[in-house]
Parts: sequence; structure tokens; C-alpha cells
Amino acid sequence: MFQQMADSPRFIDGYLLYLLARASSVASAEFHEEVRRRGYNVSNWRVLAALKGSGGQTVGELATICLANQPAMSKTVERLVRQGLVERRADSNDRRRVNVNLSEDGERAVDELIEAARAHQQRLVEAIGAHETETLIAALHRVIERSGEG
Amino acid sequence: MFQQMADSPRFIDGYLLYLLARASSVASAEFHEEVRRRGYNVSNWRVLAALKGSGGQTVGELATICLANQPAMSKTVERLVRQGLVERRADSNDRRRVNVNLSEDGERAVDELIEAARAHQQRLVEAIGAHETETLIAALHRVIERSGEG
DNA sequence: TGTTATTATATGAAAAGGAATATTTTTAGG
DNA sequence: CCTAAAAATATTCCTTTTCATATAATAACA
Repeated sequence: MFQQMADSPRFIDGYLLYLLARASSVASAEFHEEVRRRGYNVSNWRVLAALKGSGGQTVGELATICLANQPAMSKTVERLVRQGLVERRADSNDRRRVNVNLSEDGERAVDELIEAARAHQQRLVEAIGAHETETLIAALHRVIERSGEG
Repeated sequence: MFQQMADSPRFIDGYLLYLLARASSVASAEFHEEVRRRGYNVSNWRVLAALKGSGGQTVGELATICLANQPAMSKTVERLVRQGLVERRADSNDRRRVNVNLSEDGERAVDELIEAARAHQQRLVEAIGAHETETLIAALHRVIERSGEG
């Protein structure tokens, strides 16, 4: 794909951040399509997935986890509240903080989404190969820990 | 980070697509910050970088390469035209197609950005390690080729 | 060749995101 | 305690993206 003369390489072909972004985008595209078919967008899915099994997260934590900025997360949470998928209440110890939890409807919704995500992941891992996947996971963890985010 | 009880793992902690997205986001964050400081946004940077050394791309090709959808790319190109960074003209063979090329100003702009990108990449590769980087690149190529996009 | 289908791009309205800043609450220092 | 600084979230305004669809050009084929 993307034909290119051998003697005049495009910059991006050797650019690691592009390769990372492309791999992420391509690998996610199919499942994100399914998320949308089910009536959610990727931001909503990320928040619901982040909450599953978490025991609740603050708005700021969700922003970091979901790779969004804080104002965007405030708005996403607000939309999810309106949809009845999450509940939001001020932290009793520190009333600046807002704790977000899955509602019962949210639990049901995310359980279905996660089931689909697991099925998709299984297919993806089969396509990549189990050993290669392990290698990939280790490499990605290293990228994260060495990119100044711990 | 993201404290978590060992006996109740969060779904996302074992979710490959999340790991990919997170690695991409975290690795890119610093440089994207620099892009913005220089007065560009990530979409603009991607288009300019995609054009560098390409000999021109159509709007549709740019959308695919830059991981955007087609209407968004039409608008990004329009903005870059208005900024004088790219030139746009109908393909003479197929007048549905619109060829996009860097202008002289665009060449100058992207050359500076690419220089900064290379410097950042060098630091990143040093942090990750050369051998580990090779492993990562190979694994990412495999993800792309096995994710139904060739 | 005329008609239908397909492909490439553009456009318009609505949704989401981003940057800057406001608001509220907590923390620190005198 | 009182005030200044810091932290967490919300809000505002503006830009960008998305979804659906329109427009224009080419391809396919009866």
C-alpha cells in the first residue's frame, strides 16, 4: 500500500510514532466500528471500560486513563450520566473530587461491550500469534514506562 | 499508577487495544506538545509529514495515511491551503481526484518539524533501547499486516 | 452510447474536542 | 485562624470531527 519510490523514502515510513499510531488505529478500527454499531462512540466505550472492575474513578483519573483531557472528560461523563450509564457524586473526603461509577444499566452495557472486545481480541491474537503478541505487549509496556509517564 | 486490587483486575489492564492506544498516546504526547508550541495541530502535522517526499497525495490517500476520515481530511487540506502550506489541484487524468502537494512554505515548515521529530525519535529510541526498538517495530508491522489492512 | 453504478471529494448540521479560565475546595505558611 | 497557593472539576468560546448526503466524474454494461 502507498506506493513509493525506493530512492525517495517518505519520512513517515521510518517514523516510529507514526508506526505506533497506525498500528493502534488499524488494530482498533474493526472493533470501534462494532462499538458504533452498538450505539456508542469510542470515548463512551473507553470510560465504561475504564470503570469496569475499578470500584469507581474520579474525572481526572478517567481523563488520564482514557487518554483524554480533563474538560473533555467532564463532558463525556456528563453525557454518560444523562444516558443513565454512570453515576456521579462528590467524594465525601475531598469535595473537589467527583467519583464516577457504573450504573446498573452501565454495568449491563459494558458487560456486552467487553464480551465483544474479548472476542475481537481473541481473533486478533490468533492472527498475530500468541508468542508475537507477548513480545508486542512487553515492548509496549517498555514504551510506556520509558516515555516519561511511569 | 492507577492503583488496583489484585483480586479484581480491571478489564483494560489486559486489553491489547488499550495498551496499543496508550503506548501511542504516551509516546507521542511530548512531541505533539512541541508541534502545538510551534503553532500547528496534530492533524496539520500529519498531513505535512505525509506529503514530505511523497510527490503528492490525493485527499483520500491522505485520509487513509493520516488516520482520518475523508470529510475531515477535505477540511484539513482546505485549512492548509488557506495557510499557504499546501497546494491543491485536480488530477488531470481523473478529475474527481484532487492532488495535494507541499508549497514552498510548506516544505520549509515541514522540514523544521521533521527535524524536531527526528530529534525526539532519537531520544525515544535511546530510552527504549535500539534492540528493543527493532523488536517493537517488527511487532507493530505484524499487527498492521494482520489487522486486515495489508 | 445511454443509463446505472461506482468512486472521489465537498458540504452542512450536529457532536465532540481543545484552550483558556472560572469556581470550589483543600492545603500550606505565617 | 487567615490568607495565599494549589488542586479538581466545570464552563465558555472556538475549532475540529463526524455523520449523512450532495455533487461531480468515471466505469460498466446492456
